[in-house]
Amino acid sequence: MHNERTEDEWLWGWDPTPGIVTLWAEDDGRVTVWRRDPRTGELLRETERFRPWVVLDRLDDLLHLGDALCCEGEPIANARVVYRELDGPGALRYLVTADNYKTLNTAILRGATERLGRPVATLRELGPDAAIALPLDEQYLVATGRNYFRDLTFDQLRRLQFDLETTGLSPERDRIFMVSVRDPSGTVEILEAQGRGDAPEAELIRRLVAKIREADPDVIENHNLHGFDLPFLHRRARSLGVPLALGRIGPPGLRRRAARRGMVAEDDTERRVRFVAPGRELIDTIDAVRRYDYTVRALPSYGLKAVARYLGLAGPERELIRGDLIYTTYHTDPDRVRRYAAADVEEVAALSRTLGGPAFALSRMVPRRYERLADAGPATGMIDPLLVRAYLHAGNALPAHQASDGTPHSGAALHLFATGVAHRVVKADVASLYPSLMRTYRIGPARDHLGVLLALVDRLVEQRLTAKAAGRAAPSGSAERHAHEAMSAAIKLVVNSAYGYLAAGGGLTRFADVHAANEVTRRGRETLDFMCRSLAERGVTLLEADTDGVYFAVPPVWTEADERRVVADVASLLPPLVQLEFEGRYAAMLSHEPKNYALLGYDGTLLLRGVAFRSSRAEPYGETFLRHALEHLLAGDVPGVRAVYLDTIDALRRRELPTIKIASRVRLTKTPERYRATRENRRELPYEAMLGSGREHWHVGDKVRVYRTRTGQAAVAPEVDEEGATALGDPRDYDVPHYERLLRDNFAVRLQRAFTPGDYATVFADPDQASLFAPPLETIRPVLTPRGGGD
DNA sequence: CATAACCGGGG
DNA sequence: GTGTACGGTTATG
Repeated sequence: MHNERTEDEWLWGWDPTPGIVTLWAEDDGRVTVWRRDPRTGELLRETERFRPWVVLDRLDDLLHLGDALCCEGEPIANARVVYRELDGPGALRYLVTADNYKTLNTAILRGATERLGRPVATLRELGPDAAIALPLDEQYLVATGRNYFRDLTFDQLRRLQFDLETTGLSPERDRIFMVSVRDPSGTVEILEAQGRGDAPEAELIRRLVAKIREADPDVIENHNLHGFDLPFLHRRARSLGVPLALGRIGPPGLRRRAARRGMVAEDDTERRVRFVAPGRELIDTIDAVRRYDYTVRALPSYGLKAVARYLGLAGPERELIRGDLIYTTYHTDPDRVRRYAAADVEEVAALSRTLGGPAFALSRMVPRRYERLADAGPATGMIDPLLVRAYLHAGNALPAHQASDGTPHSGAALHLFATGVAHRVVKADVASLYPSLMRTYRIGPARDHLGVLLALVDRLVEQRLTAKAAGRAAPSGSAERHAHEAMSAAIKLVVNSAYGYLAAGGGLTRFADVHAANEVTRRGRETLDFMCRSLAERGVTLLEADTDGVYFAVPPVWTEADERRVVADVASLLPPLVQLEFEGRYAAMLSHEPKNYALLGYDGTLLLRGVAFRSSRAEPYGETFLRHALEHLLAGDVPGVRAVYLDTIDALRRRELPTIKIASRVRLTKTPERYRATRENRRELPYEAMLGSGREHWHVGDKVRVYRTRTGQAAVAPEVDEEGATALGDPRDYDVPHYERLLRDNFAVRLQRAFTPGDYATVFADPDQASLFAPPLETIRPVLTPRGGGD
């Protein structure tokens, strides 16, 4: 039906123009393209022309144009709008073009207004099944088959990072007093307001703008750029009357685009927007962090400092200042704030280079701007544009969205086979299960009669294997390896969302097909069940199976080679494209509930999964207890578990634990006024703690640590600095019996499944009431309890 | 007490 | 002239 070259063009586009780093398209079809020469790095600015286009489900709305409308191939001299009827059964079958998008838009809206007998002001009002109207830059990329970054490496981009230091979080109340800027060569400069008030702040913004224009970057980056720095800067510049000329063309001032993850637009509360600077790409590293954690699920927080530390990007001397203390610190120790601000932009640059690869790689495939691909979701953000381009390139009509026929969507399988403690645990899982099933059983959307989605998935998986192999062959740490790994990660993202694209409910995606999606999950459940049966037949003890992976325990005499062999045996029984892999092995596991377990690695590392074992609100002393108790439990040391429990109670009773360790972290969501209004009806611990500690003022969103005092009142725990010292001394007046109960009822219970009821009572018996008849701790063995059926 | 709505971050 | 999911928390009936 289609050949290899066609499929290549579906995936990569067809115009080889190298080095596009950004572009800006106007209504009249003029496009400014900025390219970097892949050899010299030199920046070229070119002006191109294209015909803006729309795909419609009918020509009716354009018939009023008379002679000014004509069919492609039979040109009429003064035709302003040209149409072409596309092949195939799709409902969206008229590709209409004009010299100017405004001409096209106005003509369609006029016709639609007449036809419907009501004013139609935007194409969007016609609904997604009457018109496909993309942003102009995407129209250009789809029409030309061009893509960003061909033949360019990530390091050839000119990237600049800037970070604002402000007196607070509110652009209405607060000001910018410092900006750190890292230019594309890596030099960091700290700009500061020379004094207080409007004039110095305005001058600071002017210097920032001048600095950016002089450095002339292709890309501007920061962490939470779109959520904080740009909106703050925009607001301050506007109220100070400073022109914000950050773009490369057009009048000063930032433009806006709609974006799901954007900020709330000023004029209305519904839509969300992000800023755009023509001629530059505005990249927020928080998007890359989210995308990374979406698969990895290991980040403690999405904050810059936490992520930089986690990824090993933070220097050993990294200056840290609590957010609310930055401005006050600036008065007493300005150099410290300068070091802090400099470290921020350095970390952003490193973070972007580490996690920004996938968006860069995607830009070479998907016909959208780099900055849009950085925050786009994979289904509607990447797969849909690829499908639209492929259909139009093939001259084929696109289907309308299909309303649900009421078929419910069925999900994955989840089995819990046993709870309690198991030893010698192995995890085996299928790499990219759903895409593999789609490929094996040729499951694609019914209305995709060109077979584009499956062809894309096939090509992407092949590309990924190539990229992975090339990455392994390249020297560790090299730019080449980095590029291949980024490509592999980007492809994984798209491939894994192919199923999500099928399953998207509510008519979100053009080719969504719940029947096909259900066939994928049915095959998935079948595959998982088959894997479990086959493993059990080979003598392992099944523990938990979820969607595409199985945890199981092996007999004591087995070696790692035996473990790998049993996985390979079962893998050989599966279809060739469905690849079961040996994912890891662990010394022990506590299986608590579905998706809730603790794993002890052979190297001693403890891995906790699920809400039962990690919660941001949990009191630190309880978390610490749980970790230590689990380490002893999984190492087979039951007396050690008891000792940790007794030590914790002892530390509580002796008040050796700092107050901060027993306090729980809460976020204040009501203003002082709002809380006082409802206080008589319902008392809430966090606010009572604030008032009780004499803190009458706070902002919504403030986070504090609160605890219960020995008199039963609520109090705010004193904040500690980085060294753990409190400024005013630590009262340690917490309610010991209360926190003993909490330890037993909230934390110790998470080890309940590890013991028989009698043994559990012994291990966590009250130290004051130890029974003479209890069995000695040394004889207690953790248990593993099978769960019949497994659901 | 259940379900819906909201948040994640930035100074 | 858009559109992740997910897991956790808080508001609301």
